[in-house]
Amino acid sequence: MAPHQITIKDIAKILGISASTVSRALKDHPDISPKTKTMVQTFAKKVHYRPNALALNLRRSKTNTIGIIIPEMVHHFFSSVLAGIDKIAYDAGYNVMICQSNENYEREISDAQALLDNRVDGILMSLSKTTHKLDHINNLLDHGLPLVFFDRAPEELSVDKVIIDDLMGAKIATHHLISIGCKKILHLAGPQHLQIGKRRRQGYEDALTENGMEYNPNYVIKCDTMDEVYANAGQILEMASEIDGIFAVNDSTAIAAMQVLMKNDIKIPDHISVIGFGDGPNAKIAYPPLSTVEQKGIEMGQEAVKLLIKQIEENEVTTEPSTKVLTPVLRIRESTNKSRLY
Amino acid sequence: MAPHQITIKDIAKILGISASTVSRALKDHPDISPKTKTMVQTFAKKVHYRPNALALNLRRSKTNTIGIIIPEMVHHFFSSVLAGIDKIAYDAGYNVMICQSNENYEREISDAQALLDNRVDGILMSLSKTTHKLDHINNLLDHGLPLVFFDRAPEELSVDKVIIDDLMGAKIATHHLISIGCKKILHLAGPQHLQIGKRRRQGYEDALTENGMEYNPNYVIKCDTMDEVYANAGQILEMASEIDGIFAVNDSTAIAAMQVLMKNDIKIPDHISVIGFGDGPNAKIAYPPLSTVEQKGIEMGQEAVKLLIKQIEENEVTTEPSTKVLTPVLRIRESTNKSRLY
DNA sequence: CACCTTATTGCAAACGGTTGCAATAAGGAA
DNA sequence: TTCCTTATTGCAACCGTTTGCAATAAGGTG
Repeated sequence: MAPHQITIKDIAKILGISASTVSRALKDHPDISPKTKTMVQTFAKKVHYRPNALALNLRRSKTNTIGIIIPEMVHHFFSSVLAGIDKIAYDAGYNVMICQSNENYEREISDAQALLDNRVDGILMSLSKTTHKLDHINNLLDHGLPLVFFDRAPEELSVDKVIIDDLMGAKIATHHLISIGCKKILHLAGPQHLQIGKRRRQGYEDALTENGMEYNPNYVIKCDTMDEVYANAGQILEMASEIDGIFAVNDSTAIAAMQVLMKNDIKIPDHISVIGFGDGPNAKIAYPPLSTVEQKGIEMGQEAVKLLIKQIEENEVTTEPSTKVLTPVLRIRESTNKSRLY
Repeated sequence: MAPHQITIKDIAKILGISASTVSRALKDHPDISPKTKTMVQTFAKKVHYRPNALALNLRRSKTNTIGIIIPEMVHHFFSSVLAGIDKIAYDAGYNVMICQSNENYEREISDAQALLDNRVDGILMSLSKTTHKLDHINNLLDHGLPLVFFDRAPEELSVDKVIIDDLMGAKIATHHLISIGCKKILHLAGPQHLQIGKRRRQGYEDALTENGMEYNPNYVIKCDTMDEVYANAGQILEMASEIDGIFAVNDSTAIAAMQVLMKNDIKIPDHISVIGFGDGPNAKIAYPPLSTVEQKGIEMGQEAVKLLIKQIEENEVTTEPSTKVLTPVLRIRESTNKSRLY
């Protein structure tokens, strides 16, 4: 098996000097004589000496590792966040240790413990959907561990967080539909007991009233997955004749709605304009390509890790926790572009 | 800052006994008297003692961590592989340390070194597209580090690997087109200097000849991105009248082709059936939903990590490196289903 | 020549845990 | 009472590196 990685002690023994001298020589300590230094350094290079990170970590109680707890990896938004984190972290000399909670509260707890046990220098996390208590978070905080939340952050805790402005995003989307002339807009909404569903519906309502249009609860259907669209196809088709725009709580829902409408010979965007809310590259693939509000996953990851690194390196200076709010951007494609498609 | 995690030494001091006794009591060593044991154990529980993983790792030179080097995270296939790895690894008590090479050779080298420095117990990796030398791989091997490749494996090295049978996948796809009656099938091919492009084209050719059909090089167009499809739209449309099937080297190419055809009033699958090769969930989103050959990313991750854990735990028993070949599966949707769409 | 600097090196402790072996004390047998 | 077991505990070394401090030797000064 492993031909035993060479250590400082090995070098010391071979060169007939002490380990401390080797250690100092390797890092150019002024106390060491030039002769010894070059001797040690050239020898170390020759045998490909590499310090044992485990020993270093233990000594300094500093691992140069950032722990990440993420609900899901097979998800365009979250994997984008990971990519954003990774880039900045790598450039700053940190490794990342990633745990996937699988939207499972118990798993999230054990992940947090594992990262704590491994003495990561800080943690980035996004809460799982099933997390209903925050004891494990408070535990991390009690240990003084730097911690930054992204996307799904606990409202009641005063910690650093990076989130997106769902309300603004929904307003932007709805405004866009209005600006191209839509008068009756249907909203396919998410569950109203979740922040995300609530805020996006509220943004829709705000945009209407801001434009002097009436908010009609009958134009809000709870429907946020492709399957749910198929299940509610009848209801949607019934309304199709009276509406001229649809704002869906996410892209897959919007795409499913387009599929249903098109199969029934309703043209998009000619008869009805459709806009989604960005959960990935699906929008570009869709037919017609879907206008949507794009969540900048990469940017979110970058901002979060920057905050974390600041916490880690600016030790003790307990500044007030900051909340960074990212505003999503409108991407106009053919599903709301009445002039360009044909 | 951190209120200093409690250690075995702390417990020993407080309880007035030696650290070794505490250590043994905590792990139910038979030498320790029942009284001492319960005293130590209950006290440890009370103060939430947790062993310092760093110290353990150093002592045992075993980190219970698996290193992963992956070209890209924002990619459905690779993130699926990660998810597969994570599940098995977690159940087996391993953490994962993930590095993203970003398809960059230099970065891949530095990632490999970082994982080596951190003494991970083994490495799972998929080569970056720009990797042209294998010194860093051989370096890992020289250190006796367990190593398993997935998807993109070096052909010339005798190591464990888990790969996909591209040739078989392409054959399956082409066979399917033939089985539903296609007589003239166009192949939108990948670059022929890459394994993946070569094998998929070969599978297409094999399927034709196996069915007594003539292989015509004019029916192979090098074209493997959406943009390339748009650029070659003219050529594709010219051929559209003589062909009745398209096999594309990947899903996005197939989807772009469908878009181009549909805009020119060519019906799918009525006039032309289209099948892709699985790079993700796009196929379901497409209109019409795209038939494709699905690569099982999760399964690949699981198989790879199983091989790796076997290597790690079955120390020294240097069995022959094994290559596991996964066969992708056919997913039939409406783009090749002449009866169901309308 | 004795004494003080200064340059260079090594010793030993520390990070937090594990473990072989010695040490102690208590109990039993003769 | 004396010796031998046996049960229980502690000492010390170790994993690989860093670092405060002491130690040594060489050189300079009076």
